[in-house]
Amino acid sequence: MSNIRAVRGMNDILPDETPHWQHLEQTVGRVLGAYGYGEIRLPLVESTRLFQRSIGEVTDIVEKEMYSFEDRNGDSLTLRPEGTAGCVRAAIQQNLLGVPRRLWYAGPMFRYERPQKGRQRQFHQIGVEAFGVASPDMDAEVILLSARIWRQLGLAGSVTLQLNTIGSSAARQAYRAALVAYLEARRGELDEDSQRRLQSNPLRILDSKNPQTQALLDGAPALADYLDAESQDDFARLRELLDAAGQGYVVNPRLVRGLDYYNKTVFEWVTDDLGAQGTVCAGGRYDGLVEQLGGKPTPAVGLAMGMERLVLLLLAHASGVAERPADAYVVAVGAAAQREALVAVEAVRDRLDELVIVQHTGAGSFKSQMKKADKSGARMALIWGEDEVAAGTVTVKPLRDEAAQGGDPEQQTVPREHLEATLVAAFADRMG
RNA sequence: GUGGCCGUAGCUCAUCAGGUAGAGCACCGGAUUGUGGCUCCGGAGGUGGCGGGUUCGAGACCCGUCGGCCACCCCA
Repeated sequence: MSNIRAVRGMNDILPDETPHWQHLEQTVGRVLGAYGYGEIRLPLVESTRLFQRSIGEVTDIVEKEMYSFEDRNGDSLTLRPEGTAGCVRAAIQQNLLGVPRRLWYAGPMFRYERPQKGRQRQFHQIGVEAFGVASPDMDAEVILLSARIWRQLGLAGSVTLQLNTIGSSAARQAYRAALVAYLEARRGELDEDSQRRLQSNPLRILDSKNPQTQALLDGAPALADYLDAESQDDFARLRELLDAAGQGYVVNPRLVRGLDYYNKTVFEWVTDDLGAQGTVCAGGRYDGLVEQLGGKPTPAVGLAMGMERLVLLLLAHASGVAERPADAYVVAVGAAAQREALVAVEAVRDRLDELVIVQHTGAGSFKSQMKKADKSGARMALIWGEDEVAAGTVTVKPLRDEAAQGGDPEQQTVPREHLEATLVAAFADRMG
């Protein structure tokens, strides 16, 4: 096929999936609103420098996954690979850091990766960022609000919370040196990927999927032994708060995050239902990032949820969100009938705008129009033919009520001006 | 970037020692000149992803390429 296709890894989201997306968006928006978070809408494109400085120069994202290009001025721009950097940039630029500030956003992100289940090149995240509070009660809030979202989505049973602290930057550096020394001495036992990471990002070796590497790490120095006192205290306090709130979690000492800006608390919500891409939401504290990007020192904590992965979970659990079928289908045969029907239905829409009324358009015999009416899933057909036009009436025929199932449709022909009242009666269960 | 599997009608899939394709569902029409769903009858729809090669002949074999899925990697 020489037809133009969607770019690899950038998918269309079709009408039979969008109800799940809307359900997700509405649920998240409602919960975040209830915690006092305000929505911020950010550009998809930022200066390339912003991501280089925040995510980290040697991360895979910056080194090989960004969609970067020069605009007509020769400035290097990048389609955002994640949301935090842009949100911090906006918070600094728009002076949003003066008070504790709770923000959220949703939208597409772009990374040049090999597509796979739960991973695409254009994907969507919902991000939550809380600025200005250094204490772990803010960490707890962010975690608890995400847990509430899973509950409201009916996903609480399929995700678990993994928790860790990676300490201060200084503590991490000391640990990093110890880890590298240990692994360097056993370099031959490391798999190829981990040997490479020994140079680029040694901490990432901790969450290697290679069993041999994991076994080797059993004898390695532990990050916990290198933590600074403040990080230890904060982590203990966070655990105390989560315990008090009845929020379960698993401490995973080998949980680290891929982006450079994290410190102290890190966490991931993971599932076993999605194959290899099991992280459905992840976040942590990033106290140094605002200052690093030129703002005044401001502690912060945030998270990002992967919307595709959440929708996959929703689909896996077949939670009953369905495409809404039509309420009524308009059958009209002949030019005069089509005109009458159009005008009458427009009048009905003026008053009953919550009804889904699908008008038959184009040609079609009476029979074929009735077939379309049936296929539409509509509860009833509104029929205009020669007789109705001549008499100034409309025939209302139930298509799938109990009565209709029995093969004895009790259709009724009513004066046109009674159509609205007839519909109100028929859809009484729907009307407020 | 690496690897495995896969690419035949709108969808799900067949067929065959290599001799230029078929079913189900969906779609359209008819049986029922204005009444859907069930049933029956009929119809339309494929340059077999694309490009090369082997062969008298390839959808079937080989190579390349593009695309899909899954995994590595990465991460949401």
